[in-house]
Amino acid sequence: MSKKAHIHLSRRERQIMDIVYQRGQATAAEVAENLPDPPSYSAVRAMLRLLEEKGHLRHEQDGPRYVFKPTLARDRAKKSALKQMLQTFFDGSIEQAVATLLDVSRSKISQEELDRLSQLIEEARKEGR
Amino acid sequence: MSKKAHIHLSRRERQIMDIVYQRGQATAAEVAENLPDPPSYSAVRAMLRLLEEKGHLRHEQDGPRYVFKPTLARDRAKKSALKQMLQTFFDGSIEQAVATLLDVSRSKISQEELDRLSQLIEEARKEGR
DNA sequence: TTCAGCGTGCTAAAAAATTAGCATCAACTC
DNA sequence: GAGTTGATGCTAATTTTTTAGCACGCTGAA
Repeated sequence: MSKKAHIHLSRRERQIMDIVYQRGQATAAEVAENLPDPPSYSAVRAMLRLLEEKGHLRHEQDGPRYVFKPTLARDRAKKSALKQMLQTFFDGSIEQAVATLLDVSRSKISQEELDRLSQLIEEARKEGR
Repeated sequence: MSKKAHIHLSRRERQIMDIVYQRGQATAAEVAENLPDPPSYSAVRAMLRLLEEKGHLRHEQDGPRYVFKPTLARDRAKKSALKQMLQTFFDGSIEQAVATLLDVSRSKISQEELDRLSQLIEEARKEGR
């Protein structure tokens, strides 16, 4: 039931969730600032309220204002998102995914980072047998 | 301009695009079959027409019926999707992304696949310097 | 030929998302 | 204490999505 919960987001809802996930948490004003093609402030608040109703966000009082956080932990959300993407674009192949990942950020990746990647794979290998 | 084009999809639209991307191409009937909680056949066709109008899909005649294909090549679409995800969930860190990828499919991954992954990284390393 | 099956185009209606616009309240400044 | 600022709650209107329904054309079988 909670499985597909986050799939049914609308355009704006997703944009907002992205922002909240990216920052970990956000106030209405922060969301509004980061929203592409931003609507009115109250529009943003209305959507935050909706997202909360739907169970995607919860809020905490921080002094005068609300701070919104995702209900589903970032960790689980990203796993679920990755799985989805793996199916849609990579035929479930981790290899293809990693290849594209490397390709996309080819220039920005350092030797150290590559080292750590090798290590990750090495660990997976050990676990596997 | 075309950059964010595919971000503005609605729920159903995204579901449909996912199906089309996953299969490479699809007829209205195929889309309908694979759509979760499927609506009427004509609803599906209407949305396909819309997606085409918006420029996300194009169609070719295949005998009596239409076959729909993505406008934006799968390759570019997946890169763009990965980038987006990298930003939202992994703070732009390839390392984190790969770690999660390995985690998600831990059980399903073979030693051979790990070998090929190592190789990919090895190649990136060579290119890098 | 005639009819059923399967595809299309088009249109209209229902439902959901998106937005704007008050009204209100608390805190802070003068 | 009166006015300004920045936050909230609520409601209503607009726009977009999502859906269903009908009419038409082509093809193959009886």
